[in-house]
Amino acid sequence: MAKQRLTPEAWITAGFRTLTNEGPDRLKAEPLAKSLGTTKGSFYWHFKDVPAFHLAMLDYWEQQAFAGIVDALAEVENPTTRLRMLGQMASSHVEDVGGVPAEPALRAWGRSDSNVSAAIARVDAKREAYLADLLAELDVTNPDYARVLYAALIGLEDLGSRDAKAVAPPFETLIDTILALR
Amino acid sequence: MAKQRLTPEAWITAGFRTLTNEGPDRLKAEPLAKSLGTTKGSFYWHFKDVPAFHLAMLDYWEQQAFAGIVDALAEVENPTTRLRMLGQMASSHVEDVGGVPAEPALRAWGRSDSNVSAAIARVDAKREAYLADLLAELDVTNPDYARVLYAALIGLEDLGSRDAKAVAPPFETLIDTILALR
DNA sequence: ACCTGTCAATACGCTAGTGTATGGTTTTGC
DNA sequence: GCAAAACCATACACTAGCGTATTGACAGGT
Repeated sequence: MAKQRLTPEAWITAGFRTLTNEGPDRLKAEPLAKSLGTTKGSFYWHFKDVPAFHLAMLDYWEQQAFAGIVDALAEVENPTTRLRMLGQMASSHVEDVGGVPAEPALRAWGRSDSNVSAAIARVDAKREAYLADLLAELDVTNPDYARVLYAALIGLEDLGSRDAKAVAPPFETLIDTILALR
Repeated sequence: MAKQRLTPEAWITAGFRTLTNEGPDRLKAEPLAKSLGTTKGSFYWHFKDVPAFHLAMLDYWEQQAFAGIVDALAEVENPTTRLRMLGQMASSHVEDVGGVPAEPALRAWGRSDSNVSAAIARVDAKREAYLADLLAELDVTNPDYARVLYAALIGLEDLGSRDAKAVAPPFETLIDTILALR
């Protein structure tokens, strides 16, 4: 927040902070400018208009959202540990943007903006497919499991962000249960 | 939408329609009036102001949200079928308000309104406790399962409302898996 | 038939935010 | 060191929505 010149990235991360702390209807030029200690003169220099800024946020997120998980897991050999780490990652906020867990708020935003919704759908499809592959390596081939595991992560994050509920332990329990089936 | 006098309920159900179709930032007096073919003169007759209207929506929802599930399941004797029916209910929208599946949109709204968030937290706690009891009847005592089952329902509904994905089958599979553990 | 209370329309002033235009500062390349 | 480019501040006209106040319509009870 020091008094210095801003980059598009600074606006975008401020956008994610605002999104998670105050919701999507505060994703406007003047409020954001205030939160950065500047004026909208800067905003309209870096972005054509407010919708363009929203698209920039989405681009930024969509790049990170999938790579974040996969890169972090790439070096782990054992597929079982890779699977277990997913729950840890969801709760430890590997994919934070601007120091804030962006994903639940972004999912909420998606319910009222079709561009956001489309970006989420793309990321969801990739992540679910990744999960299905991972499970297949472990001889769990029913695709319902990928879907329900992913859904559980989403739901746990939602529950956890309202109240300080734990995310990882129930997910661990679920994985144990599924793996025990084999 | 016929030209007749309105009740508070008519405004509230219109509110839920608007909430799920256009998001919480359209929950304002003038847009709602337009959607009902009237003017805000009516709105401000029935409600003190916009926040009061929001509270009325919440009251309405909170009454239905828990009773809806429990009442529908009360007459089912067998706890296993009761458990299985939960998945069906989530996808068949037992708890719709105004002909529209209100819950995912309301959860999204909760991220930017603390009153909404508090109402959701209350309902979640009751439903999770109900689920835990149900599982206990089936000798599943680890409370992680109630949490993760509930989270899966939330996540599945979220995934399903974006894309036309199925909610019930993956949930069924999950239940089978948990019950198979005993 | 009319009065009374209930509900709706309209007009008003106000605020928060938009996007543009124009001018003022810093940097940076040479 | 200085022109040019990059960046920020301010002022402007405009719009959407708020909440109030006043008036209008219309049904039911007597």
